[in-house]
Formats: sequence, C-alpha cells, structure tokens
Amino acid sequence: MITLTEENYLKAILSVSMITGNKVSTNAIAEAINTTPASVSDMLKKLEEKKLIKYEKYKGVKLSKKGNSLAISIIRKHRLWETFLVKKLKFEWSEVHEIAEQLEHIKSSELIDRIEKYLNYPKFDPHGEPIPSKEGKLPVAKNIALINLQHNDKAKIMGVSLDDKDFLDYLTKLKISIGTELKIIEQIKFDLSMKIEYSGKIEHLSKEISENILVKKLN
Amino acid sequence: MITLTEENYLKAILSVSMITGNKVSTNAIAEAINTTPASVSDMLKKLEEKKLIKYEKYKGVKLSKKGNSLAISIIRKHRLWETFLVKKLKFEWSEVHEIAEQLEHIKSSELIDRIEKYLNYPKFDPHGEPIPSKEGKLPVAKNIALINLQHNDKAKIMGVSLDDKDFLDYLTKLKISIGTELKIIEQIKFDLSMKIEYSGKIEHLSKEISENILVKKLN
DNA sequence: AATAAATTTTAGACAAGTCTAAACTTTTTT
DNA sequence: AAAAAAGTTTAGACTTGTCTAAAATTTATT
Repeated sequence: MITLTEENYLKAILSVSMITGNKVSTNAIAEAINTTPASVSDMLKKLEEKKLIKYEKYKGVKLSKKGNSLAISIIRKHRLWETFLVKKLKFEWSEVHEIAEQLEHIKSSELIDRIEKYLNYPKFDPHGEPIPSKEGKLPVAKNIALINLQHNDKAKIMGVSLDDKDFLDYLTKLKISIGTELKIIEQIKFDLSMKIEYSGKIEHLSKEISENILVKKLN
Repeated sequence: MITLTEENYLKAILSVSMITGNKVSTNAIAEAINTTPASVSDMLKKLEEKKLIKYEKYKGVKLSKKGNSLAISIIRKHRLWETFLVKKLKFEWSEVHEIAEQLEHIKSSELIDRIEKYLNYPKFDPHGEPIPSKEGKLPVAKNIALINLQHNDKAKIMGVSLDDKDFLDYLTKLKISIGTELKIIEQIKFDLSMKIEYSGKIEHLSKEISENILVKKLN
C-alpha cells in the first residue's frame, strides 16, 4: 500500500526531474514540497525500500520503473480531474489546482477511466498539458495559444493563428518568429496582457497578440 | 483543521446515533469503524477538546452543534458523490460506496455545491436516502419502492404503486398492509426477489411484488 | 447488596511522518 | 590541495493515531 505522502514525494521527484532531466537532489525535493531536507532523506530511505526509487546516499535519486509509472498515473489523475472541473463544472482554470491535488489521490482506476471516458478521452488538459494514457504514454505536445500559458512557463513559438499583415509586421518588428523561445514573466489579470522574456529582452504583449501566437510548451 | 480520521469518527457517531437515537457508546463506535474501544476512548478525548462532541467518561457521547453540522456535511458529500457516480458515470449502485468514502473527504465546499448544481439539486440519492442541503436540512423522507432497499434495511409500508386486484389480494393474503414494518433478510441477486421479516414471520417476495410496494425507510 | 460480567479508560508501546541541531560528504573557492 | 561553503544524512524528539494489557467503572445477576 502506498500512502498519500509517498505519492506526493513520487510526484515531486517526477516533476523536478522533468525540469532538470537528471537525478534529483534532496534539496530540490524539499523545496518542491515545502519540507526540510532531513524529512526528505528519511522518506527517500522508505521509498528505496519499497523499490519505488533508485537512491544512493549523497548522490541523488531517480524513479524506478514502478515509481515512475505510479507518478505518471498520479499526473494522469490530476490532469483528468482538472479537465473535468473546468469543462463540466465550469471552474476557472486558476481555481482547480488545489482541488485536483486532493482528487488525484482517490484510489480507483475504474473511476479515473470513467472520468476519462465521460470527458471523451481528452489528450490535453485545458492548459495544454498532455494527459498520460492509461498505459502511461504521453501524447505529443500540441501547439497552444500563448495566452493560455502561465507565469514562469517556457515555450517555443511554432506558428500563428491569424494571417493579418499588421499583426505579422508587428511580430517582425519585435523580432518574434518561429523558433523563438520565451518565458512568461508576468500576467496582467485586468487586460490579459503579458510580459515575456526572449532573446535577452522583455516585451509586453496585449491579449490580441498573445491569443494569436501558437507555441509549444517547454519543460 | 479537522483530519480525515476525525471526520470518520464524527460520521460514525452520527450514524450510530441515528440508529439508536441516544448517546453513543464507545463499543458501538469501535464496531462501526472497525477499531478497538481503547482507540475510540483516545479519540473521544481529542474530539471533546475540539468541542466537536459532548463526552463524559463512561457515560457515552453525542455530537455538539459544530460536530453535528460537520458530520451532516460529510453525509451530504457522500450522497452527492454517490449520485454523481451512478447518474453521470454509470456505476452500479453497489460499486460506489467505497469510492464515495474517499470522495466525501475532499475539502472544498465550492466543489460539492457545483456537483449538486451539475446534478440539478437532487433531493435523494439513487438509493432513496435524503441528501442534506447546504444548510444541513434533510428533505422529508420520500416513499421508495421496496425493491430498492438493501440487506438489513428496515422500512414501513406507506402504499402501493399498482392498482391491480390480484396484486392487492395477494398482499392481503400475506397480511401486508399500510403501516406494516418489515426488515430485509435476504436479497437474491439472480431474480431480484427478497426475503422479508414482518409481524414475526418471514416471506419471500418476487421482484414483481417488491417493486410495487412503497415504503419509507426507517433507521 | 455483594459479586460477576460487561464496558470503558488508562498506561505504555509502536509506526508514520515531521522537525531541529549536529555530524558527515561533496563541491567550490582560494 | 587545504579550507570554506554547500548540501545531505543521522540522532533524537515530537505528534497523530493505533494497539494490547491492566485497571477502573458501570450494569446485570444472584
């Protein structure tokens, strides 16, 4: 039996390793789940015993096959529940994270499979994040509108959804083109405009611009 | 902050007191949640400190106003989730209890209110149990078909839903009439027939009979 | 009313998960 | 390559919820 706490550790290890690509450090995990490095050390021993991670003292940690597939299944639940909350219950995207953090721990694979069916097998959640399949496979990342990203997200520009001369001229002037990588620095709730950083500079884009730029989310 | 365990104790105290009407004994709680009387004693002290129950050593326990409204809100969540699982996700009634036991502890009143709205404000769950309102009020018990009851349920006969001479004659012969109190002794899955006990005897009713007898569930 | 039986509580122990402070490794700096 | 800094682990303590065994209280029986 795997506990709620263990599930949260696995999820944290997966999400940190997705960002860095490498073995994960004790400190990074502690920061991710807001606890002390000492607590993390304690827990890593337990997870190692349960064969959920590969861990060598002082050397960092990575998920075992078993741990990985468990972590993926939690991500799957999280994203399906978020999709359900937004699509069916009409929550705002920004409200759902905390609730999904709880729902992702509900133990019933039948339940989450039925939610998936009820939502008609979505491939991406409303934020554009890919939803792992029952078998743990991630669909290939889809292009989403820049406006849908959130603070600190990184993305690469893949195209535009508006063929308008003024629009394209303006992008050219800003030196934004296909392949440009960027990061969201700030979002202004009032007018849905955003500040982005790219090629070493910061620009401010209006809603009209960002909703017509297609990007692929990066880790 | 109230823990999951505390919530389960409150729910157990409420459900035992609904059956007996009175103060609840340590042993009864222990039995309800499958633990030892010693553990219950320990927990009662904590709940008393949090003012969730009224407890005197050796004298039994009842819920405080605060504890009662918390327990009711858990029942509300449980029944709304069960309704959701059956009505929307097409689970069988018999499969949903365990999942709802988990879902009832999700902390978000906004979520459960939206589920309620999504289900169009049901007054009773698919089993005929009343769903408490947001304010904690229980709708007046509705008459349900006898066939919908479960093993060990007790009920009082309130009427019939079929005005057929042969049917009514048969009931008369069995000495079943309005006001008769009964208990479900056994349900035969194969043909949906059931054995009931009433007036000190046991009879076997077919599906055709039990689906046309209206009852009010008793505690 | 005294004794027996049943029920309930307390005492002491244990597991999970957390923490602080101290000790130990590894990495970085000089 | 030694010293300093950063990162990690261990030791020991604490909380929550649980348990068994023993003690205390209430209820039932004679």
